[in-house]
Amino acid sequence: MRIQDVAQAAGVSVATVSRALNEPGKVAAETRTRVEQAASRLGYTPNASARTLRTQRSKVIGVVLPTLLNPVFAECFEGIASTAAAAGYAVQPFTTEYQIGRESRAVNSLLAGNADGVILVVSNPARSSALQRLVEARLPYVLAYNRHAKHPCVSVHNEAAVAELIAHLGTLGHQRIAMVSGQLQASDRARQRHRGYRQGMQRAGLQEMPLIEVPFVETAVQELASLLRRQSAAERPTALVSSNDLLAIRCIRAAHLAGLRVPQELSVTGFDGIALGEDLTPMLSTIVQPNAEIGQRSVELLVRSMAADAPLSAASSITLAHRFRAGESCAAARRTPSV
Amino acid sequence: MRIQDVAQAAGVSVATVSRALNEPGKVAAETRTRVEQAASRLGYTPNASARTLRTQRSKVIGVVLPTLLNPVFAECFEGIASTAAAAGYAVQPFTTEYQIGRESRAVNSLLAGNADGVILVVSNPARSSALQRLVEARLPYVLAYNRHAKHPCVSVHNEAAVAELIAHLGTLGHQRIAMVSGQLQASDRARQRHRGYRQGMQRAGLQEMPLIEVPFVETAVQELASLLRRQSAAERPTALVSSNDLLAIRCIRAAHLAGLRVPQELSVTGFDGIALGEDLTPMLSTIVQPNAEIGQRSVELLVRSMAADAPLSAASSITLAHRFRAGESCAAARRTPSV
DNA sequence: CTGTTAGCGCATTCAG
DNA sequence: CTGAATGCGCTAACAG
Repeated sequence: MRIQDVAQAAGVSVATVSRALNEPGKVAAETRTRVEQAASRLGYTPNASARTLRTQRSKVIGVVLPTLLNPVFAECFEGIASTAAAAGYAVQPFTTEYQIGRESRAVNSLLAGNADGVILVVSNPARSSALQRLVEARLPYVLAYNRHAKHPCVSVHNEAAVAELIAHLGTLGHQRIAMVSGQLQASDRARQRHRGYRQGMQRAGLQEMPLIEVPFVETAVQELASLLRRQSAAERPTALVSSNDLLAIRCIRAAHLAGLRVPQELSVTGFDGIALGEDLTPMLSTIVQPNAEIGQRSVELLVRSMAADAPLSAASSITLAHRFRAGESCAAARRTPSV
Repeated sequence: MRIQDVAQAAGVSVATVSRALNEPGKVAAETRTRVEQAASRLGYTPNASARTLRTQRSKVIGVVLPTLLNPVFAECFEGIASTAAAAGYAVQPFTTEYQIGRESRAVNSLLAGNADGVILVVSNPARSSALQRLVEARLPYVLAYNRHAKHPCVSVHNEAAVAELIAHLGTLGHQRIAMVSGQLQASDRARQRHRGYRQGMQRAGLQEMPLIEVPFVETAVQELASLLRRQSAAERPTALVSSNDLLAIRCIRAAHLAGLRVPQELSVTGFDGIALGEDLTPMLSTIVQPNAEIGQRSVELLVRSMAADAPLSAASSITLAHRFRAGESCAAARRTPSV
């Protein structure tokens, strides 16, 4: 089913069909109707590749993100996909599983002319060679969740968010507050959030505790549980500040396995605000980021830049508001431990 | 960066470049090296649209599914994406949010020549007009999770799984077992699982309880909680069999809000086996389906059929094994209630 | 307002 | 083993 068939059926030229379908205003009403009817009767759908080849615009936005198994990114992706669809763009996702090599491969595919623009979540904007290639190719892009002075980013203020959270925990009487995180190396968010922890602890006049870095999610629960079991009540943290919600959920499980009640004996907080957290018992106490909106705003930025044919600069970066959801996994410290 | 530039740089014709890159065996070793070096030096990536237009194969697999916010589908999608990538295919997802209209729109986009094949999860295979159009267009496809005698499907045996579960609950002493489900109309899985419930209850000689149909996930928790609160201990179910894991999690929350302990006072089971369920407290008791494998097998089927250029029939359908994960949200009934 | 035509970048005959 | 030439389906000049 080609444009030619429609032209023949409607008794016009291919150019007229193309115009009738793409710029209806430029065609006589009667002709247009004839074309439209012929097209719909034949079930004609314009060939995307031919159109892309001709116009040099694919109407596709590439998306590079760590994984869709983490609801944070799934939520963001839905925001991207629906906003993109509304603007007439399809979306093509690539997951990196936090591996640098896969970032590059994804960008390669996207550079094959498949995408008009790219939204990406990378491990380290400062060092991503994939990002570098994107810049060199002058393909419009926006970073989501990442935060970097030289790139257009849509994110929240991670440091501030965690620092505020620490202050809040302080007012709840917590003094032994430990941070739990995935590999710092794999994520600039994790590093920023950890900086927020240090900052918050310092400001609250509390002594920093060693970072609990959990390398693999698969073994996280066991590791955390045995750590909690090993520690005496006096040395154990009274609050665990987790770098993300999925990890916070595992902290809660670990506490349970170690015989600690949450939040009575151990407070646990998350970061991300995944929807599921609200349906858990205890409801997750967490810093909520507007995940769908991060996706939406990224697309808006990208679409605007593609329309204006002007590259985005770091000046376009957007910092969205975060908020703390009290939840139920976090409570006042039971007694003031000696320092 | 076109093939022409590479040809010039390597001092050969475009045809030779094309061959050197796509059919290395058909080119002299020395020539090939020269081409490869020129290509990599210039950072050449073949234009996907041009190639697609020429070969009539996009190397893209379309994926139509309800939502990526439900980890079931996210897990399946990851299975699809990684298997597809290994076979040299990219993947293009469309979410329908369980709306028929969006199924059609997705298929339309895919029919625009963008996809060599499609994997889809539809509401109702028997009535999906989108599916119908796919068949008419002779575009290879596989249904995932759906189950229908006339289409190639990759799924588990939903009826049997729930029936077995009911039998198990029976041996645990449960008699008042109710099923909780999303809208039956929106999903054939839900209907099949409900049939399994009826079958299981009948076989166990238990009296069926009215289906608790929860139309909107947003209000599910409140609805379920008030239902549980309204019922006396004698009329309340002792076990809630949920049609999917996300709903089971909400049932647990609702029980908590209604002051019922899970599993002591109310057993709750799910269906899907999302990874997260294992990290919850109580760990979700659920029927595990191999979500990633459902995706993987769907791709394998599709790829094989595309290679053979032979359409898939219902005879290719695959039923994968499910299993029950005991978890912690399900326990023996406390006392035998009078019937 | 409509038709003719060129060419987007590539893979693939067909010659040599 | 390599090169020249064709056309995939479409849109955008340009002409009428």
